[in-house]
Amino acid sequence: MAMTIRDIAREAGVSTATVSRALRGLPNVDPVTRERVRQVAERLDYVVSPAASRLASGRAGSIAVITPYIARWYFGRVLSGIEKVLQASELDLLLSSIGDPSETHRVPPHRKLRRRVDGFLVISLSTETEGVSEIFEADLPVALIDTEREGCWSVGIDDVAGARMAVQHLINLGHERIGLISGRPLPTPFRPEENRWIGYRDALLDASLAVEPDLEACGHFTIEGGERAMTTMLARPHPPTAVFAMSDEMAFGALRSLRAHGLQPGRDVSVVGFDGHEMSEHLDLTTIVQPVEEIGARAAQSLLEALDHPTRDPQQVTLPLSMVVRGSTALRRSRTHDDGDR
Amino acid sequence: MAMTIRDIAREAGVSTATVSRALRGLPNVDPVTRERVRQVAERLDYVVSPAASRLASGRAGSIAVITPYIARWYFGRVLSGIEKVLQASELDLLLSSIGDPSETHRVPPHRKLRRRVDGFLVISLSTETEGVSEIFEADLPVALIDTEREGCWSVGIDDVAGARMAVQHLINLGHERIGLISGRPLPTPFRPEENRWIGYRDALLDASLAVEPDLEACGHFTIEGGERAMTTMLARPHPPTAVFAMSDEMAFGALRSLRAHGLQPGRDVSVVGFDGHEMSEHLDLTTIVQPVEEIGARAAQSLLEALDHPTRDPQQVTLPLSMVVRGSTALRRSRTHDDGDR
DNA sequence: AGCCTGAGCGTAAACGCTTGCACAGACCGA
DNA sequence: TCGGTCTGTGCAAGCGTTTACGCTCAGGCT
Repeated sequence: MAMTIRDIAREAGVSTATVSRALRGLPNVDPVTRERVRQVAERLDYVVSPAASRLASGRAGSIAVITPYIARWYFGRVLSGIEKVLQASELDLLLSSIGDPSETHRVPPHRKLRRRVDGFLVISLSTETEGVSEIFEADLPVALIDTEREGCWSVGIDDVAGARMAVQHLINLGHERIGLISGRPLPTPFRPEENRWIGYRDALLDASLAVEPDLEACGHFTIEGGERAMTTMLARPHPPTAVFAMSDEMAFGALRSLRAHGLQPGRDVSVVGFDGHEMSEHLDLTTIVQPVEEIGARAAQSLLEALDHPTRDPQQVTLPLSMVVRGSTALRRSRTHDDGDR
Repeated sequence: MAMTIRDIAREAGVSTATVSRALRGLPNVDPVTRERVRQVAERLDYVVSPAASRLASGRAGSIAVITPYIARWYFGRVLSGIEKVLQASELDLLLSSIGDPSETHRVPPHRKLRRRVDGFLVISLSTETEGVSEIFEADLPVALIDTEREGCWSVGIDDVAGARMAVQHLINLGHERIGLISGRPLPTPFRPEENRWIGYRDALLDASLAVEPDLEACGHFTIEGGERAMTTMLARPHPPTAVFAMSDEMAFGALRSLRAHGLQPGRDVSVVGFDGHEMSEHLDLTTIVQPVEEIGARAAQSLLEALDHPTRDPQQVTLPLSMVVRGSTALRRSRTHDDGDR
């Protein structure tokens, strides 16, 4: 049988209350006593029973991370940042993915998680998403990544500014017909998508350039989707001379589509991505880079802070973006783009 | 205050014992009673307190996933497969990454996880890894991914055969100096690496080809590492005409290195990767594809089975591999490789 | 009729902690 | 000297379940 707090108390010659206090570093324990208890616990290889501790204290001792995807690049990295911070804390990290709405028999997270977590960390999901919105009823601290909400902590980047920066770069290079590989129509509202769209539009409007439906195509945030989107745009009457893809992965697909059409990225059509995926360097893709792991880490820290100081007012953190210019973007060549290769 | 089982019992006019049995689907409950209890619980929006349940039953209600990395492609996908299966179960998924040994103050998982999980799922980690080996002392069911161990469930692929297949493909194309981008020297023993190395060696030996240290370079399983490894090999006196990279990501780096040297993958130097990374299609990389998500899912299923039927003998599952041939591999050109471009 | 079996249910004792409260003693200033 | 404050500690009542055990009652057997 495993050790219990009573064994430690007996061995150390104190009450279980003192053991509990000593081991958790609470005040009002004689340093000498505390050390003795620590030694005994160590010697007997004692660890508290989380179940008992949680039942008695009412704290769940864990936080839930809710994410739409696990396998995709961005989410994996954010998760990694979160895990690193939580690892150093006492809290367990419960992973829960929402998955595509298409997937059946997914249990909505708020049901599975009821009464078993002290707080939530939500990645990229709109607070109105089904299964997510119910989380706020629990009245537990929530840290949001890529979104904001009254009363919640949040961390993210300025997606509007990022998209603007990308598009402005293309404008500066002389491009006038600038395409967009977006994520819409999306099954669920997705903030970064919306904001990047706004940034794209605003940059064009500021430069008095056209914002046409024909310049936009959905890439579903996947490589394949990006490829299809680019292909679609190339097939239209007046293809863009440059495109902004809302994610690097979609941009990768776009690059591939261009090559498949005998077009050279940069020279024939400029492409800008968004994320700072490692691969973008290898594919010579100009991109807006965001500090992905740090976003996760900061969000986790925020949540820890919220847990430690329940009265503290939630803060919104916006992390800086930067642009890395590579070969996929170049000055627009004066000749109009010739679509004859199709 | 939240509902307790007593509230339900009172409301349904039965004892708490009956509520407990009814809600958990235990036998010896009148179907009528059970339904009534269910209705009441539903109406009052009751969910059991996991802490209390765990304390009373002695079951932790969660399983831990131990992985070296979260952000890397392979691990993210495996994790995703695991999560999908666990999602449908009653168990919580506790995520714990080991991280690079370089990282300080990482708490070894067996300490953090003591008494709080019912089983372990270990991804790619050697059972002798520090922090992992202690897991087996707990005498809980363990499902291993990419490794095997007496008494443990496991699922993986035949890495030896996969590597052999890759190298044999190169041999069939007429290559005789076949390089290897490996992971060694590794900080911790890593089974797939070892086995792929064996497969590489065996294929060469079978064909009476050279196995030289000069034909091998470490790529650390990263893109950058793969690039450096390829560059290193190209700089040696007799560079290979083909290389097998132990992971697609390292192969991506190799492709990049080749291009940087003015060499065309396939035509000048053939490259085979390993994994079936989505990007391999886009980079026209020949690769050995493994069913990554399924590996995770199967492992999770194994663990659930072990939990349900503690007496069942552990099984070892080996999932099939396939090779997708693309443009990065081609017949060896008759002229000897000319190294003059350096 | 008497006995046995099993289904359905209740009683109450755990499970292993945390924490409010009480209390003894030390120390202090008035 | 006497209250008062503070520190260190113990007592014991929970926390909300699960489950061993026992009871009742119906039905079937001899």
